[in-house]
Amino acid sequence: MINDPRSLSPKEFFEKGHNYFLPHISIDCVIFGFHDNQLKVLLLEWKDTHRWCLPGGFVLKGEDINDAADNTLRMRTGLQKIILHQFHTFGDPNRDRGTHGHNTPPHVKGPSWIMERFITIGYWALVEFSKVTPTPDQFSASCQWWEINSIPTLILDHNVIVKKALESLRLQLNDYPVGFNLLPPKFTMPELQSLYETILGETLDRRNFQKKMIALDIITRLNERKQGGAHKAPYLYKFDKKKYQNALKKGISFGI
Amino acid sequence: MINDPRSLSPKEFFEKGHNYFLPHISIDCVIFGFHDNQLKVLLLEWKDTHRWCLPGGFVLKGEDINDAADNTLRMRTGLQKIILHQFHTFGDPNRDRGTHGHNTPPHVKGPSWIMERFITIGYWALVEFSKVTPTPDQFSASCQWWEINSIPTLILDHNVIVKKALESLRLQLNDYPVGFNLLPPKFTMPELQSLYETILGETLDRRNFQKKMIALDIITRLNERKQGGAHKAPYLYKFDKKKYQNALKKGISFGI
DNA sequence: TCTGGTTGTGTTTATTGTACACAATGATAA
DNA sequence: TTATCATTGTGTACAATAAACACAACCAGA
Repeated sequence: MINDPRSLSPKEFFEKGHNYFLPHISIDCVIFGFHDNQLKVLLLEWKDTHRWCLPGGFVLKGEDINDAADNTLRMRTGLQKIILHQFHTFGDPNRDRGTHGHNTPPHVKGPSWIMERFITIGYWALVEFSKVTPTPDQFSASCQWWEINSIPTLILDHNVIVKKALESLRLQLNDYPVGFNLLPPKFTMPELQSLYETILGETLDRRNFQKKMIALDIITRLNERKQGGAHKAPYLYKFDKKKYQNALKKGISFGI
Repeated sequence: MINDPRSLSPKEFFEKGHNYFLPHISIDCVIFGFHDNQLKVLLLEWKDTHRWCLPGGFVLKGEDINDAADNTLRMRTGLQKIILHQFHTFGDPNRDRGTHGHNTPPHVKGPSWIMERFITIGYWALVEFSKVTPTPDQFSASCQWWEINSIPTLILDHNVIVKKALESLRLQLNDYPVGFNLLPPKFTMPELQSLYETILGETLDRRNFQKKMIALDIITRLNERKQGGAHKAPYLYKFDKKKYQNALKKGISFGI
């Protein structure tokens, strides 16, 4: 019996990881946050090469792939019980040498299971920005939020994975009130609208947006206004889980 | 150099398949057809146990997973250049012993790579029923169409995979005119409506449906009626790819 | 030629989406 | 203290879309 294989030293991981993890299969997570009216993605910076990548991981031999994704999210953000959405599996045998040249992971000396071809299962998650503690893994120098439109060239096909995750998120936005996961418990209508506009990449009419959101009957206005802004203080709202459950039964559309 | 690993004898496949295929990874295809106003799925019947399963396959070590799925479709139906849609990856470590007990593949004597845990990547395809030549693989006694509501208990978690494929298909139906792939080049409006009703699992108003389909401006009515029916002969229509391309640029909604 | 089941077609109403303007607020600057 | 500015809060008229609905024509077979 050994300890958690996810605590192996880099050397042990490269030399013996194949004893604990499924070969050829990895997990990548696109973790979305919302801050300063911008949609952000959590990225890791590799040691040595200082190239950026998505937080990811591997699947233990007896582990559910969803649990492996949960683990990645928890280790990088400190968050638990966040809904992860599996959106696509990437299986091009040349995804390790796309438009950006061949990618050799840092710290690898000699042959390793990690140098084999990998098929990666992509997940996205929506998290509350302020609750996240970005935490690098042992191969990374840093873990940081990047504004979605300013993401640098990433390793492998990770830029493609981010793009596909955003497309999937946009589609989901019409079927589920996913956006609410990105906001703090109390939020203003302009914040909510800004979130939708950022995800969809288009501007929306203020009054019609408000009407639509109120009509969904899944948020409640509080007798409280957001103080501290430079202008008229907007009302605060909260997402109402009970109302949401009721609305789901009736079959509502969240399309904007 | 060897010949096509997909032509290995069963014995060689079980004993040496791991030399050619990625371990722990499989492909399953839910192949939809439409006939006699019914939505059908192509299934294989295992030799020996006579249990039914989805057509599937494995991924060659240097092969794109999409190509592996294409290969499965081609081998079972004889069809090429059909769009396959990857919809979900199933990674429960216990998917080989779900509600239906543990599943041992037929013909396996002694240990084999095939007895390990598998993560399977699910694809669906829409094919023209009349063009398909159902072709069993070497492990199967038969290959047949099953009406979607009469599918028997399948091996592993294959019933779950079919269910999820249908859900995915229903969602896609609102975004793309997928239904047309299921029909022959010339079809009648009642046939098209019946197809939509079958996929969606609900009845639709005849006049409103026709209006909607005509308004999409992607089908053309021919100066020809379908003969041979017992009643008033309905007009024939054809799907117009040029019009479809134009409509796509304008951004149309196919929702019913 | 009569009958039964089916196809072809248009209008009315209800619902939903879109466009749009002005008064109130609160901080800041004059 | 007052004026200014950017922002919030709110309702109505119009357009587009979706939903409900009925009758005449047709064809095969009795």
